[in-house]
Formats: sequence, structure tokens, C-alpha cells
Amino acid sequence: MSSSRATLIQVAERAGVSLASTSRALHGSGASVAMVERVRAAAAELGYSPDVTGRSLRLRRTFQIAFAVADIGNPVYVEMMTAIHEVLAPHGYRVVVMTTGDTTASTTELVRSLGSGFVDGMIVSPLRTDEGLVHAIRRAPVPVVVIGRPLGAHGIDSVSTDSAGGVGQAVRHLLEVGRRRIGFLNGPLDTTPGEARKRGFDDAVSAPGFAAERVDVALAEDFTVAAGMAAAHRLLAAVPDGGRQLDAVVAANDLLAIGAIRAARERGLSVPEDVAVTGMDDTELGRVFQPSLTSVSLGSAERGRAAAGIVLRLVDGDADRTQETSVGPRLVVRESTTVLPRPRSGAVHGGAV
Amino acid sequence: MSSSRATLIQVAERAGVSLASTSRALHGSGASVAMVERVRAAAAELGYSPDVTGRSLRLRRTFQIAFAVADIGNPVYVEMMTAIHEVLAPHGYRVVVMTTGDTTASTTELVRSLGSGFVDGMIVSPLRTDEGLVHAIRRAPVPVVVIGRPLGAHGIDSVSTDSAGGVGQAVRHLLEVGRRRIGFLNGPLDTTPGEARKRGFDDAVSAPGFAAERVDVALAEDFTVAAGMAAAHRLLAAVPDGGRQLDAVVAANDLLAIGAIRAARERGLSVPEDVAVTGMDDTELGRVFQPSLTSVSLGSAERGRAAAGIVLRLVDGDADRTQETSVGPRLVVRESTTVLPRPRSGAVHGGAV
DNA sequence: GTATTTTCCGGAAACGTTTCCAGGAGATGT
DNA sequence: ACATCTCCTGGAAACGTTTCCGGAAAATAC
Repeated sequence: MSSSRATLIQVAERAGVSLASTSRALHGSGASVAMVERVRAAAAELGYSPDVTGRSLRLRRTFQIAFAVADIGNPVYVEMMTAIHEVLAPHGYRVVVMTTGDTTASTTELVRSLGSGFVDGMIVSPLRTDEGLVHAIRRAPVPVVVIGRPLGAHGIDSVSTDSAGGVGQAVRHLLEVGRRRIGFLNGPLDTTPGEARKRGFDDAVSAPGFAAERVDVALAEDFTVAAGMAAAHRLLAAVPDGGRQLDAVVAANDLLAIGAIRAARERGLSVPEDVAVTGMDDTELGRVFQPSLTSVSLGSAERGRAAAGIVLRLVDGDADRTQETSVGPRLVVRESTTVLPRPRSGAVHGGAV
Repeated sequence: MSSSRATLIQVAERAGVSLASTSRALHGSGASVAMVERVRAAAAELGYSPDVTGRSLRLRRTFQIAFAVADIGNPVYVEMMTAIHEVLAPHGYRVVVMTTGDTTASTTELVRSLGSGFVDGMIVSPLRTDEGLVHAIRRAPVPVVVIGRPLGAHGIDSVSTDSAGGVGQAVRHLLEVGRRRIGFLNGPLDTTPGEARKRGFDDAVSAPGFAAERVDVALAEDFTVAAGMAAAHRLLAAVPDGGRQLDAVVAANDLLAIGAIRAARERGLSVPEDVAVTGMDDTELGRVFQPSLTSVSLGSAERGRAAAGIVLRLVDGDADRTQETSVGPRLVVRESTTVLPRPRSGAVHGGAV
């Protein structure tokens, strides 16, 4: 029942010195060693720990950074958050998680709410972007770093990745391993990733050396396994010969890719023998899945780290000019596109040692 | 360049009324309609949004709740966090993520840091618990709810699950589907989950009707796929006949279970025909994996929701007595323990439609 | 019309901290 | 010995908000 928490004033009284000296002794400079010792002792006796709210009010800094995404449970965002936390925590910053909601309106609303000053900065990865959101971010009272589209042209600090180029890497890889009939399994086109990946696929298909026999596209309702499975079934059903006309599927996402693998198997096709599948994001899920997933890493953790670094510089005032960082996609080849022993006929896979 | 943010004082000046009235008009009661209208207008013109720091200082509430775990990336914790956020956000509470570190010392340190008052409450899921931690939690200046061990006896609000009983459910399920030679793949015993699951397995094995032919145990270094795979290899290598003496593996974790499946396959054993595998936690990973994983759900989301509800009641002062909630484990049977068509001999699995 | 209640408003204090400013004591230079 | 400088300390203001309290005005009761 040691009452409430001790305040700096009580420490000052106990030490028999002024409030100003007490504060200086604990934090700032310009205090004699005797004073420091005296105050430290008093603070220790009272179990004093400074109140961050009072501190924030005076300093006009909360030592908090918000991380806002549409879906906190998404593995990609989890990876980003972990990385962000790892960068920020050692600098004494806390991470506040928030959700943007699905729409640009709700995201804009969230950015506006920064006006109430509960964080010193924000890292946001909006699913969709529009003029209003861009405007709100520009006018935000604290630094905002966007993970997603490059927005340097709008004067917004951003870290992006070339996911379009990533799709290209996946397509070229499939061509290299001899696939010629390629299906593209994308998510909703009105999202930033969906749009970028469509662009990437279109670019790859219309590239000079592109040598595929056929190309099909299907869109999943959203970026989930279930939606991917449904869409993959549609994709495979749409081509002649029960889907055998397709020998590769490029999925816009690891989750979609796994949906595609499940759908293929349900149709009696084996992966990777009958149909090779590539994912994107290089998630733990894909690494662990069987067959392990060839996937284009978009460096989620790296993007998170980069964004955290930028926001840190910005809140510390070391604001050079607006940063537009980009981390390159990187193809990670695994089992889902590599047939090791020359496959016999038939759909048997896995097999004995 | 509209200068910094507008403050309540400026709104008051603009409206030509006192500061007190301005505050009342915006939040509290006891203001005439004319006053409210007038102040609202002034606030709107200035684009005023209240500063939460000043508010917190006065109100002695931050409207923030901390969620602290050892590993933010762990799917189980992610699920909890999502649930917690869903409960808290509608009530106007923000969620601050923190890490406890691996040791009880660092966790205790974190709980002590609550003294600086940056949150109104905390939900923590410590990997390990000791006397010092319990003591710190009891003395914490803000409500702390523990997810993990039941601590009602220590006067600590907690929400737990009977993971020991969950292991029992898994064992009985395996017996029911005809398995008789059971391996137990556990994680480190000095962790709360590891300890509980060992206890559960021991209990199940020594239960009256237990009718297995043999029982083996292996411990993984930690609760990861890689560690699970290594330990499963040891487990299978230790029994005669290249592991065929085992027809079931109970894993303490979905990740360990997946490691076990990979190890079994590498040894030419098929799952579930040769060896059935059960996991625990019922993660998305296990649901999506092939074969989908029979797993004991420990209701991560539900525990998160419960903890959030409790902490909400506590910070709002509706503190009855200390709560000790428990959510029951629930076995979810999937492919990894069910052989549908009577298996032929041989290790072929998956197979054509 | 007066007494009493209700309604509404403004002044001021308070939450806990940091920091500017001025002043006193001691050290240093000449 | 005096002027100057450095070092340290305490008083007080400030950050932005909410709310207690007293009082004036308005509403109600008789």
C-alpha cells in the first residue's frame, strides 16, 4: 500500500533540493557530483520512476511510433512489424499498432488522427492510395513513412519494392525451367500490390524474348488461401484438358500460391511435376510448406527496417530531403518449381528416400 | 504552413469564451446549446484536435494497453494480438507491442517499467515465470493480466488454458484411431508450455485405460520447425526398425508437428498412413499445410479476447475480485491423423483422384 | 414580487516534467 | 585586492488539458 507513484517533486523534497536541480541531476547536465549522488539516493529510496506523460507534454515528444496496416495478422506485415520493433526499441521508441481499414477513406482518417499527437511518427502500408490520402499524409503534423508505392514525387517519404519486376523474375524463371503455358493468379486489381503485379505480368508477357505458348489469368477475391484456391480452380477449369494445358502458375502471393497448389492437387495434378507454382513474399509459411515454395522475396523485414530508419531520422530532425528507398525483389528457388529426378509418368510424388 | 496544431486555448479565444467552457462544450456536460455550437464552429475553423498528452496528464489515463510477449512473430501471439486489438480499439484504446525477452529477469524489468505510466494496463504472456516476476506483477502500478499459467492463487488476473489436458485429448484421439506406439515431441521443459505439456503427456500415459505398446519422448531445442525436425529425427532413429516402430507422434506445437512430418517423410514414412501426427495451437499454418494438421486448439484468439476484456474492466475500475479465466482445449481433427481409404501397402500418398 | 432552485459560465488550480533566467559562490587572472 | 569568469543552484514558467468552485443569470415556485 505504498500509495501512488512517487513524483519528481517528492524526490526533490526528500533530497532537500529544488525541483530544477532534481531534474538536472537525473537527466540533464550541469549538476555537481554531490547533487547527483544526493538526488539519486532520494530517487532510489522512493522508487521513483519518471512519468512519461508529464515528460511528453513538456518535451512534445511521445517516443512512440505508430505502425498501421490493413490486417495485423498478415504474415508480411507481421514480419515488417517485428523488424520495425527491433529497430525502434533500442532507440527508446515504443510501437503502437493500428489498423488502416480497407478503404482509403478510413486510412485517411487514421492519418488525420495523428493531429492528436499520440505518436511522434507513423509507418503506414496502405492497401490502396488516392489523392486524399496523399494529401493527408503530406499535411500530417508528424512524419509519415509509407511502405508500398513509391511516393517521392509527391514529397512523401516512402520505401517500396519492385514487385512488378518480381513477377518478371518469376515468369523468366519458369521459362528457364522449361515451362511454356503459364497461368497468372492475381488478387484484386484495385489494390496497390494487385495493380503492380498485373503490370509486372503484362510487362513480362510482352517482353521481347517472351516465348510462352499460352497465358491465362484469374483474379482471386482477396489475397488468401481460400480465395486463391477458388480462383485457381477457375483458372484450371478454363483451359482445355482439365487444366493440363497449364504447366505453371505465377501467384501474386504465397497464400494464393498455396491455394493454387491445393487446387491443382484436388484436380489430380502434381506440383511441381505437372504444374510449377511460384509465390511471392517469401513467407515462413511458404518455406515450411511441402513442396516448399519458390517465391519472390520482397524483403518485408528489410522494408520494415528501412522505414523505421527513415522515421527515426525524421523525428530526430535529421531530415535531409524526402527519401524514396527501394529494396529489390529476389527470387528464392525451392521445390515448387524444381523437379529433381526426371519425373516418370503418373502423378506419384513425394516418394521414398 | 498553418503553423503548429491549434490548442484549446486558441479555440477558446476564437470563440470568445473561457477555457473551461470550451472544454465542457467539446467533451463534458453542462454547456448550453448555443455555447456548444459556438465552440464547435471555432474548433472546426481552426481544425482543432485535442492533444492526448495534455489530456493524459490531467486524466491520469493514457488510453493505451501494452501487449508483451517473447516473440512478436510467433503466429500464436499474432493471433492473440489481433484479437486483443479488435476488442480494445472500439473502446478507444491503443495497443503498444513490447517484448519480454527470454528471461524472467527481463520480463520482470518490463513489468517494473510500467511505473513510468505509459499505459493503463498490460497483457503479458511470459515464457517463464518465477517468484520475482509474480511479485512484480502484484505490485505493478497498473492492472496486469497474464496469459499463460493460472495465477489466481497469487492474486493475479490470468487467463489460461488446459494445455496439459489438450495433450491428453491428442493422445486419446490417437488411441481411438488405432495407434499404439506413440512418440512425444516436446519443447524445452523449463518453459511454461513445455512443462505443462510434459505433465499432460505423463498424465495421459499413466491414465487407467491407457493402452499403448510403446512410448518415446524427444525434446526439441525450441518451438520451431527446424528444431522439431531435428528432434523428430532423433526420436525416429532411437526406435528400432528405422522409426517404423512408431505409428504416431504427439507434438507440443504445430511448428514441431510440421517438423515431425518433414522428418518422417525424409525417412520414407508417410503421414498419416505410417505415422499420424498431432500438433497444438491450431495455427493457420497447420490448417493450410498438407496434410492438414490435426491440432489441439488452445483458443489463442479467445484467450486474447478474454484478457482484453478483463484488462478493460480493470482499468475502468469495475474490478470485482481477481479473475482466473480458462478456455478449454479443443481437438480439431484433420488429415494428419485420418487415413480415409484403407491404405494399401507402400509409402505412396497423395495420389491421383 | 420575492424566495428558491436550477443552469450556465469564468477563474484558477492541478497533473509531472523540463528549461530559461537570474543570482550567488567559488575559482581564476591581473 | 579587485574584476571577471565559470559553475552550480533555485524560482518560475511552460506544455495542453480537465474540473472544482464560486457566482451570476435565468428559471421555477409560492
